[in-house]
Amino acid sequence: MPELPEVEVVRRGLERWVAGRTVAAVEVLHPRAVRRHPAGGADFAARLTGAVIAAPMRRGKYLWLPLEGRGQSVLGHLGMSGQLLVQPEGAADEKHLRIRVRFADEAGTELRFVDQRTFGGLSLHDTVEGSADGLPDVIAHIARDPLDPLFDEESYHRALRAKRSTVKRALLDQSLISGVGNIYADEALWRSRLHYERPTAGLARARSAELLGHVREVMEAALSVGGTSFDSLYVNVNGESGYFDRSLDAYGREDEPCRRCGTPIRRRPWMNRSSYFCPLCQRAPRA
DNA sequence: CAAGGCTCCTGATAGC
DNA sequence: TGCTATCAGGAGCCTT
Repeated sequence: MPELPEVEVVRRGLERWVAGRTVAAVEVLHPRAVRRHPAGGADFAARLTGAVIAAPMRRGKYLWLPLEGRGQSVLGHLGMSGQLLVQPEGAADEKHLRIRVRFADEAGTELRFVDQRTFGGLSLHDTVEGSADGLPDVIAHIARDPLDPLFDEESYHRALRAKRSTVKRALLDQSLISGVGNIYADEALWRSRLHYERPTAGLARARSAELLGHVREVMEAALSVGGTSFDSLYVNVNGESGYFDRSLDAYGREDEPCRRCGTPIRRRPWMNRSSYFCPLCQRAPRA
């Protein structure tokens, strides 16, 4: 599942292969892929045609392509299985190809949005007034992510402790901190020896800071590994956690020994998904 | 208003 | 072998 590190790898690929190019034509092949574009696929295609793509940006799991001089950006989210691929023109269509963007140059490549489960999509939005990086207005509520130099650590700690919730829910709350999904949440909690149901209100400032540090560490580690493979036309997205899955300590390791203490890792149903944790290192809070 | 639950989707896999 | 049930989960939207 693409979380912040995977999306950043995609952003870098787009920066290299798509920035500066002029859109010649757009094909929307599945309506769900543009469902966040209220005016529909035809409108999306028409408005994008002729635009020049500026430097791709990212916040959390969202990425966007500002359009030069238009006050609008193409917003993208990969959902669970979305891919943005730069493919040679004429290459066979992928089974789940949803949107194709052709360019008005001789580079011989096109941009494709491919998405099996259709949780992701592209859409076109006005940018927030005064935003230097073309932030789309519809994601103004998304918090800065922990790798953003402007991430405000102090207000994050304050907001976290003001929540009447539990720590993993807070990690996944994109209005509090963005870019963290189920995988990296479990990894950061394991590294911090924190149980996913620990109340946020009782979290000491030092523990909150430690957790944030581990979020950053695990994301940077994943990014360094994922960043090795996009040296081609493929804007590396495989919809999985890339090469980092072999480095995971908790996620997906049910019944395998904890790398710290050897206790079998457990999986618990949680919020229509799963939480993986070490029952010894990450003690449950008292009920 | 905040917190938590529901729902969208398709393919891989397990179980019978 | 072939069917059905389960699981993967981000985030908008709805209910409490």
